[in-house]
Amino acid sequence: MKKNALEPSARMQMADIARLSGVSVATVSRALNGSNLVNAETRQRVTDLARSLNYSINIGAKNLRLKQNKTVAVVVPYDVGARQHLSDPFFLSMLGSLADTLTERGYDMLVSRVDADRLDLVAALFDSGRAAGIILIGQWRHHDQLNDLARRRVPMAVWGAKLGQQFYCTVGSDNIEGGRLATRHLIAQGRKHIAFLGDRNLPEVAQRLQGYTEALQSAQLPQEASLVIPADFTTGGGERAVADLLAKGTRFDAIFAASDLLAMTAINMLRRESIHVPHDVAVVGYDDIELASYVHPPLTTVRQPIDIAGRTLVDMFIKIVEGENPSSVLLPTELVVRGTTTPL
Amino acid sequence: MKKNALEPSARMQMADIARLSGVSVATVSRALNGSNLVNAETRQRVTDLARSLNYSINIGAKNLRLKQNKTVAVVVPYDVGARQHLSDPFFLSMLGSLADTLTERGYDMLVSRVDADRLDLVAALFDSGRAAGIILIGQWRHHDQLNDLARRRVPMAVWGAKLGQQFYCTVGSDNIEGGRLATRHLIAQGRKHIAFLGDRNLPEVAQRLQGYTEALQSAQLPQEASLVIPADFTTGGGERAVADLLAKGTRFDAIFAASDLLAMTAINMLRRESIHVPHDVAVVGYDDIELASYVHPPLTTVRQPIDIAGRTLVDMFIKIVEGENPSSVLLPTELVVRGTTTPL
DNA sequence: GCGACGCTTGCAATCGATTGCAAAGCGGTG
DNA sequence: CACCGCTTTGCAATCGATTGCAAGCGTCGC
Repeated sequence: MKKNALEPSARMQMADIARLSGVSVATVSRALNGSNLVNAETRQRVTDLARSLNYSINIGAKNLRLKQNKTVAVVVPYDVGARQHLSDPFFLSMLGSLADTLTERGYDMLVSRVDADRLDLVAALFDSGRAAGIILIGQWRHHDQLNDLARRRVPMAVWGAKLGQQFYCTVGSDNIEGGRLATRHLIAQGRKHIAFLGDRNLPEVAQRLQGYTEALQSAQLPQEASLVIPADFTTGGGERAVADLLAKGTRFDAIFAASDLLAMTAINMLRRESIHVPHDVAVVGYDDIELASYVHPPLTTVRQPIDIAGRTLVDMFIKIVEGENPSSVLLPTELVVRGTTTPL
Repeated sequence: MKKNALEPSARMQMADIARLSGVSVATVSRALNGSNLVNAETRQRVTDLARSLNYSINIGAKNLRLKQNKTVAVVVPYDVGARQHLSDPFFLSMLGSLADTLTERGYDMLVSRVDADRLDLVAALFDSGRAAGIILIGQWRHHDQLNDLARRRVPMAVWGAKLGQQFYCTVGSDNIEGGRLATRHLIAQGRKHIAFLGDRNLPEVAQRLQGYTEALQSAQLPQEASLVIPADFTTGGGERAVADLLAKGTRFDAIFAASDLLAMTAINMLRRESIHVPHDVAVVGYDDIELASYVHPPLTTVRQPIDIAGRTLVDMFIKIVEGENPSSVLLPTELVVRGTTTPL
């Protein structure tokens, strides 16, 4: 059991710079941090040497000493026991947007996937000092767990729906209004039997459904229970939902899907059944992912401004870490009319 | 300048657990690490206490002491001065795949965006001890900088093309073969004027172009220079490229695009010009992103197995960190024929 | 000539963990 | 009763940085 010899890992450290420039580590530290407690000439010499040796100060040690941390854990929960891969373009774009903004603000981004049923685990990211706090993408059905985290004073910003009795801060689009917009649009085009596809256990989807219901009511249209179809966000969710719908035999002339991915897969299934979109069935999605405008027909959808969302989440998070107490943000929502809806 | 009072940050630490359970920190440390140098009953008491207090050991301090690190920096370079957002679905899916695999392997994933022209900066992620090494998505046109990094012994696995004189390890699809497959398929369908869309400055694209050229040659077809159109991976790249192509007036009856995103946006432009796909112009993409099969017509494309790619990159990376010297991996490539190609 | 003062610098404690080594406690033995 | 061996525990050094405090040195005024 000889000592593992392969640790050449000649990582420079402050002591090396100190020795090579003939000063103490204290001076090197001060020089590199631009303190004016060191002679300008010395400072220059030290920084030059450090740069030329590709020296980069050890963040771990620095953080330990300063008890600070410029890392944010971005958590994307995955649902159900069967591991679901991270694939919804909307979440991925959100990740991209967060990455860009965090980088701009000087934070590192730690991406972590956590079982949605063990959200308490995300607290460990904070408790262990790995991250200064957490940005969570999607509250799923775990409102209570999130409240627990908030009560444990874990700095946290969440993408999702604004709910009652909420001790954590959210950023989200105005889902109710979004649902109303989409449904009103379909009604205005003369559609009378509008199906809703989505998992109403998720707060955001529930709110979209509420908007849908309200729009039907104000148009004095009946809400048919058989037209509300459960559909999850996983691949193939849209196909299954449309198959269910067709199997039921209920008449429908429009679909409002709770996400673009759902809408696209639904359209795919409709096409396979030779049902024409938008003529026979109009479709509205939700999210406005980048590809929505590239598919054919281009997808009519409710836009969630992902770039603004990322920026808002990060700014909110930073405020929270700095001890402020921002309130939840509802982003404006907007209907983007493209090719999958047309007057009847 | 009073001391900032708002640091309630009552983060538990080992000393607290020690005090509360009446032992020394040394014993707590051993207990939590399951050492059998502590009495089983003591160990149980300590672990129970720690758990009940939500104590989570400080990773920073542990890493410092043990000089270890279970964090991998995943770097997605962004190109050009004008900040380009992280949006290509292929890169994002790769990120998702890496996240899943790294989590499985017990690593944390730090996502970092870096100016593609300052790739030397990624070394800082390693030098500063922030990460045990680097997984880079896309080598862009910076083969030499990557070689420099490798020579500086920065543990690194790269998604990209396998090139000559390469001191770093890559995982990538067989781009030349992919290019051949796509082009041969188009030729087999009777297409004679096949345009190529892509940025040949990128090694991967250059190899796909090489495959394209080879396929044309073996079919004894001329390669027309005016059919090779530069197109970047940014949004709108496909539109611009097709516009260029049409402006030139060169006849073409097929397009081989270096990415699915490029193919989709190209198709979009063709449609706007009332050019029918696949009848007038057949299109083949590259990547096989998830949405490729949901668009209409579903996209014929060359599949890069993203899930395997992520797994392979991570496994390669781990080997490198552990001192092994794996060789680059070429993943098999496969043509997926769907609706955008049809015999002439 | 001596103390004061300013400018630089270094010593040493500290952050929160790990671990080699010494020592305490205890039962058994000669 | 002294000694031994085994189990269990604690002391203290260590990882790589930061920073309060004090000391060294040169200059200046009285």
